[in-house]
Amino acid sequence: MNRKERERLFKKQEILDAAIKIFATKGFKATTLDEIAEKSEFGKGTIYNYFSNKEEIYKEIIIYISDMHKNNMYKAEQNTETFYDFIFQTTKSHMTFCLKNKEAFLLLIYTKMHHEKSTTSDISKLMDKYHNEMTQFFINRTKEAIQNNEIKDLVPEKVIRLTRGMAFTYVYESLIYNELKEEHIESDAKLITDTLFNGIKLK
Amino acid sequence: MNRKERERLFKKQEILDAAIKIFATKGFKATTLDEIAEKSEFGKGTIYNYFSNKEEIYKEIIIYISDMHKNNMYKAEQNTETFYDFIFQTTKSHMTFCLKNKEAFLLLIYTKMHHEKSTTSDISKLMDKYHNEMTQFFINRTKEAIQNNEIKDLVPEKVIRLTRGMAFTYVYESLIYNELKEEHIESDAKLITDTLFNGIKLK
Amino acid sequence: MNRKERERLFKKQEILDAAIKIFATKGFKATTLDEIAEKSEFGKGTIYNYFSNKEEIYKEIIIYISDMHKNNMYKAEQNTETFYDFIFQTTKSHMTFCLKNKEAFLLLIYTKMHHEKSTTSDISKLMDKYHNEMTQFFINRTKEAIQNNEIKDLVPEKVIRLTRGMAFTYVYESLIYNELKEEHIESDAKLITDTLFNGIKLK
Amino acid sequence: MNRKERERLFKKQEILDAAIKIFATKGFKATTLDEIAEKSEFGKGTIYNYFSNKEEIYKEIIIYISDMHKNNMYKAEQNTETFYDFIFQTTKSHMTFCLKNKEAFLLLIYTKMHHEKSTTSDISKLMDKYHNEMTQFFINRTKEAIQNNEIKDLVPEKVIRLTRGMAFTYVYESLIYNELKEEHIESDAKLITDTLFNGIKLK
DNA sequence: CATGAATGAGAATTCATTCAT
DNA sequence: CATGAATGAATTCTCATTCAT
Repeated sequence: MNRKERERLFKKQEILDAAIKIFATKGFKATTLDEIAEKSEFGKGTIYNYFSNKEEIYKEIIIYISDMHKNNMYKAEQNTETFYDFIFQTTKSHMTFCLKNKEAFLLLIYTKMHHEKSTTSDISKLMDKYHNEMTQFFINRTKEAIQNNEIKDLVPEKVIRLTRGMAFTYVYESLIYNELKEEHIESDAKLITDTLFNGIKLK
Repeated sequence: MNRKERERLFKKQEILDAAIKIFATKGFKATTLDEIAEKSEFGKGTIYNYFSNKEEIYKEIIIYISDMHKNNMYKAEQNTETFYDFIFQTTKSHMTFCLKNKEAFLLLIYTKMHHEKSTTSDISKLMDKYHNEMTQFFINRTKEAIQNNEIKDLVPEKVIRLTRGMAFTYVYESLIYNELKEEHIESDAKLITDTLFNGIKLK
Repeated sequence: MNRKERERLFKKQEILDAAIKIFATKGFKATTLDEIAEKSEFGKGTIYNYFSNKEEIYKEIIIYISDMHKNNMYKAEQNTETFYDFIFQTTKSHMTFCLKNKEAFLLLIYTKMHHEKSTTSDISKLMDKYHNEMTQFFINRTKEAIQNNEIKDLVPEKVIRLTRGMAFTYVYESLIYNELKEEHIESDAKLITDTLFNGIKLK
Repeated sequence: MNRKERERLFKKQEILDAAIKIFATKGFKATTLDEIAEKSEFGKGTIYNYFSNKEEIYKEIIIYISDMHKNNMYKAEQNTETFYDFIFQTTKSHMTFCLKNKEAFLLLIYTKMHHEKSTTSDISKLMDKYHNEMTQFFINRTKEAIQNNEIKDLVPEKVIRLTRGMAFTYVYESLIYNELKEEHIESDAKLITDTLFNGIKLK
């Protein structure tokens, strides 16, 4: 990749970064290209030299974010031996990702909720693909855990949902109320993992 | 309330019912008054005899839904003695509410995510009020439960978040993938409650 | 057709009339909706209550004009016994049509020239249909004339082209230089017909 | 003219050649500089080193084409003694020109139709000048022919129009339907000339 | 000279809101 | 009250032109 190409990619990323923030705050429809242009400090026309339309920007963002998040999860899984550790590490990694990419995370949730609606089916497919990959990723480890007698013999899909729920909502509400701090991640991830494993009942 | 007033209220509710469905599917900005008019089977102009503008419709929906959900929760709490039962009943009630009011539930989540943004601060305040009341409602019972040694001595706010997370995400994903069936509510609510209390670890 | 429908049709025609003039003067691409709106004395948005887009306006105009012209030709043919009379009457009728619908005629020529290009294929098909019908209409009578020994045994398609050429260009240049006057139509049509039949050679 | 100047002229002509084709197909407004740049295989900016703007390109094309066509006509006239021969030779020459410069011819007609409109008056003047010269050129010979009793005593301008009409439309439709072949030019030109002189009536 | 990225004025289209009937 | 035609502000997208490299 030569200088020109690198510069182009860099500028494209600047537009994406600006767009992510606004899309996450207002949603697809309510975000205007004027805003994206202003925030990215480019002319309105310039944006069309990098993306063919508004939809295209959104799509690239979704690809970019979901890939990043996915890779984060895969990296977190490496070297985790027990299921407990797997949940702990991925939860921690997820929380760190969200702290560093607050808007990306909100956008991902928002899109998941509205993908079939405000935008074309292209994005719908991308989200489904990402969702299925993530689900499969968790299911595989859950099945192993059940076989290894690490956890009760529950329906894996349901375990995933419970886990995902705790982590996602925890992060979501923390972010919304600005309570997710780097120094708490370790302990909060532990709380989630422990609760999932041991429940909240006093023995 | 005389016949005239009753009729007026009835028509207003018909518009609200139509609007809820569309707002939930597409979000505030992407929903047009033409769609609401068509779905509610009124003329576009007629809607302005009942609501001063689009925003107003949205606001009234939020009030209507959050009140309905809140009342549902309060009713579910009555006559629950143990904390386990409290969680079980409210979860079950929440699930039933969601099953009966799919769009309302999705709209509530959507608004919570975007209230500060796509719409004015009026809605923001409504959502905050609803959120705080629900939080307080759960916190009170959680504190009691801790005092009664029903559950571990955890930060109540965090317990709420974990509980809410399990239930919300469980319901949300079930709804999205059309898996929430009335006959499963009892067992699914039990799974959530049990997991929250006892964890997933095989003893 | 009730009053509402009649009014709607009337207004639609007003927009079409305004649009014809501008399209004929500037062509499709160079004509703006602002201009159409101003000339038709409607708001820009109003036009979209009658036509789904600019293209649609153009299409309806083409249908309207070509139908009108076609009907004019068919009516002119009626009761013409000799081929000479047929040419004379249709030429006269064509000239009268052009004098009364200057813009319509120019638009028709313009579209014939550019139909495959600046606009979609819908219009292309409409123009082809119109062209083929007109060609067939003339060819039939030409063949008869040849069989009846009214004219030399020439290729009918070529005769059509020569006839069309004389009339079209005659009218076209007259219009452009504002020389087509109602009182000249009779004599000019006779000149064209006579020339076509007898040539310009002094015997 | 030195090498530098010759090269510059050569490149300019390459741009003009590319532009003619596109302008003829789409018209002035619908043709973009991007297309011209691509077809001429120059950068978009480079074009501005040769022409000050889009309009300028169009103007130079019109000058170039009309000059070429004019010269063609003048050359065809030379050594024609009778009026019949004059018409025959110029018609043949015109047809050959059109066959070799299909786009140029279409562009000329298109511009004649729209010169007052989509572009500035500069082009309008150029077209008028060209039109007047051509008209004068034909009128002179027509007047002579009348004086020499070669043809009937008709208004020269009208004779021109009839002649031009036959040839133009004949060529135009042949081009549009791809029927103008080099081997037919001789006989088709003869048909036109004969018809003009003798008419189509079977004696 | 050659280039193409950057730009913003301008055009098409959408839609909440008004208002006459 | 009920209606929907009329409206223009707001938005997306295009493209001629400029300019730094």
